[in-house]
Amino acid sequence: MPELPEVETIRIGLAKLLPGQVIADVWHDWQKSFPNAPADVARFMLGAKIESVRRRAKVLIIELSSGYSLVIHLKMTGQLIFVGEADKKDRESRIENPESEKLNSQFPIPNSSEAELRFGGGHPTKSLIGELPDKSTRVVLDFTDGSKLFFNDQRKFGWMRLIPTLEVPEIDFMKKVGPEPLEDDFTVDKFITNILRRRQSAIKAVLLDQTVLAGVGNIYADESLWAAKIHPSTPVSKVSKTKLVTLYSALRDVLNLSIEKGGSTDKNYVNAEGKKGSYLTFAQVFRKEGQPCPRCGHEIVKIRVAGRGTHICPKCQKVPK
DNA sequence: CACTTGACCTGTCCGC
DNA sequence: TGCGGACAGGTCAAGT
Repeated sequence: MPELPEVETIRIGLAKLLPGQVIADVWHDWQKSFPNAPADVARFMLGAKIESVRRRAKVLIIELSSGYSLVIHLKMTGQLIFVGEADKKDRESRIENPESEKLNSQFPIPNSSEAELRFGGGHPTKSLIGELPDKSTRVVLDFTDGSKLFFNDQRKFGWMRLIPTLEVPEIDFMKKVGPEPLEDDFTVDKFITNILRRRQSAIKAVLLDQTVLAGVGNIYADESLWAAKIHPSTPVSKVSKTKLVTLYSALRDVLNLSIEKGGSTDKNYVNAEGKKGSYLTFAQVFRKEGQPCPRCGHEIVKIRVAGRGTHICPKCQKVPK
């Protein structure tokens, strides 16, 4: 369930690793990837150099020197994992050294770049180490220096497409998606104007609408609504201006905090919680049902809003009358 | 047009 | 122990 902060964390990791890499081979076994263009894969990917890694909303854009870009949506369970030459040697030496392998099996510690790239990706309940490719691997890019980029996606909701770079802004998703909530020009006035386009909807449904603003998913909708003390079912028209201003700040704070954590706690995450997932360690309400509200101590409950599992403190977030 | 619900997937967890 | 079914959630298509 990568949302904006997770995708941004992955982008930061990939932006350090990929530019300059030259694609030597491409493997994929999944018709949703490159659905119409096996010939284009060869023509516009093989030998192409990676120029940059960008993000728009929850979409990653890997720009190639061929004039094409790989456009990737991880949806819920997608992962992008870079394995460099150094990583492979490190693993080989571990296998040759029984003592270190024993250590490894008790407490798997991937190298930091891999851990960072895993952050926010799917498989939140699984161990984060394993041989690649595995059965969820959909695409593998081989680079000329021997390193590889794996695109894994357990549930096949995600996609990776090869699109001419100049046409990327023209695809349906890019044309419809709303403003980036962390951009400087995303003012509180713009936020409120966009939100009010859907007066009758539940406020949570509006936050999740990618055409209203980009990048917010279930986790950060719940977290920001809790922070602003707004019940997620409240129709937009019944949320006061004051609360909307608070929500604007809360949303940006929560997104920024999460990006900050994503960039700094990756090793800790894998060490301590390889089987739990990290982006929840600093959540206040998301998946905390049954636990006390960090603000008032009342029990957090899980309800259903806009067809989504929704976590609230019923004392802090009153049902609208 | 505004808004809600279901489909796409597969792995996991819960109850019987 | 196995089995069925509910559930997880981002986005789009189809529904009301």
